[in-house]
Amino acid sequence: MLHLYDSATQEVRELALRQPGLVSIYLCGPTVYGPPHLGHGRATIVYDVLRRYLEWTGLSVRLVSNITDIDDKIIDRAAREGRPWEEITHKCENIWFKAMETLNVERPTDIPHATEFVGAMVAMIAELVAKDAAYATDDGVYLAVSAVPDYGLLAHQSLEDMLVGGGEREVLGAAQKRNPADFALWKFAKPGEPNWPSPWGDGRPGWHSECVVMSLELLGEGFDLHCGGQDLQFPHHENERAQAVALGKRFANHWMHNGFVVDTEGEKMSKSIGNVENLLDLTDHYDPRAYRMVLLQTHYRSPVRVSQDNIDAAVNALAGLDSFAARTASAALGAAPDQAVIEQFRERMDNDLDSPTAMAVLFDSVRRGNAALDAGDAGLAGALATSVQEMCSAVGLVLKAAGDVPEDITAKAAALDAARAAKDFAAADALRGELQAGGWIVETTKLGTTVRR
RNA sequence: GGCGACGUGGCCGAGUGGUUUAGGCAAGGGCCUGCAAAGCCCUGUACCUGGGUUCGAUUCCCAGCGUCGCCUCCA
Repeated sequence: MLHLYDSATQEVRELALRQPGLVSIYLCGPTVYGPPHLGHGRATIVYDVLRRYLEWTGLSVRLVSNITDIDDKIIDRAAREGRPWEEITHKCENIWFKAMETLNVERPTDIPHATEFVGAMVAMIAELVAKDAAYATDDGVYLAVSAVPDYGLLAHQSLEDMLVGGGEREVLGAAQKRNPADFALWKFAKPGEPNWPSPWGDGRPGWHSECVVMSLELLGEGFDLHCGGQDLQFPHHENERAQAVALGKRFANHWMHNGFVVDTEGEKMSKSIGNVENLLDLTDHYDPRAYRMVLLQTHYRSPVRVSQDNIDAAVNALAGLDSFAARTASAALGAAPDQAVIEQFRERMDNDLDSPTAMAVLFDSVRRGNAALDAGDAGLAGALATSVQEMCSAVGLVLKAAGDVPEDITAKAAALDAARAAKDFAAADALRGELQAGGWIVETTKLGTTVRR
């Protein structure tokens, strides 16, 4: 069974399941107000790998991932561009899922939108107010962190220590808050802003409230795993949890956070810095699998540098895998996987999703498989080829085997073989040049020429 | 000021108290090939600095230097 680092306890421990055979996961999704950046890509790929791996081991996964479609940033952009806010959120959401598809990230099983749960959020806030865990001010309704005895569990800092630091940042709504750490559950609308009714005044929900409501509604109390980027650990996740605790409800049983994408100087890449290369650019210019490969070769909790060198290395590594898939396509048919390989792979993945060493198993199997093929050991080659396919499917990598080749191309390959047989090497080279110019990868073996994209 | 992460061979990036190695990419040599490509084999003696623990540390401890993240709404 999978063992995962738990950000709350700061140790690797078994991912315990509330219900045998079914994993319940909540993943904080995007706020749809702009194009997805590399950090979004990392998070979604990391959790896609997690999800696929769990499913590959035979578990059912319910993965709930929200869309934040109402938020200050959305309102700001709408105002700035003089457009309806819904137009922005719809457009951005479409772009988001298109990017996810390109990255081969499976759709979550549930995709709740914040705006669909406003009523439930108001009800939850009312409950908190009734318990005196929340209170209204001039600009909204706030949660009193004093109502949460272990506030700071995820931040690993006491309330007092937190208040000492971070001097440069503005404390929102400070004037009327009971405690500077109290955060907004509900924000009153200014004229012209989108709003929903509430007993305290028309407005919109605070960011931290959506995820508690949606996770508890869809997954129920004590769900298995809550995930997101490291930057959500505090305050977002802390504050989600605070609301659940204040309500007297059990929240996530295990917390998982992925590391950042850093730029070439080693600094965090995010929207707020402005040095972003967006995700769409990356998938436009390179094989989208390359980003997944870069991430698989890095541990999910380590920072990852996305650079030209890195992407190039991944592209080249993938070429080797594709080549193996192509040359073993027939040998793999019906062959059973090598159990020792699969077990080793699982052992490594089960150890806090140690994909870098799991990839080492993959690459080693490819090398051994190629060697077996060279040695004419079709049995071993087939078993390893199947193993490689298994491992790839577990992490969402799709290898390109031969695929469909148009007739005229096949004819040229045949002509190439004929020319070689006739020792007309000038003609053979010319044919090979033509094929390569058309973007085909040409491999000439003793058994004949194969072409693939 | 507090909390946390990290410094590994040309690059990326795992891991470990000690006999033989992560892995990927790149490089060099070889095999194969008509020549290539693909593939296979071989090669590089890495672990920030200074102490300490130890028979022995890249791995443990301490200090220092350096980098990075979080400390109220960024995946």
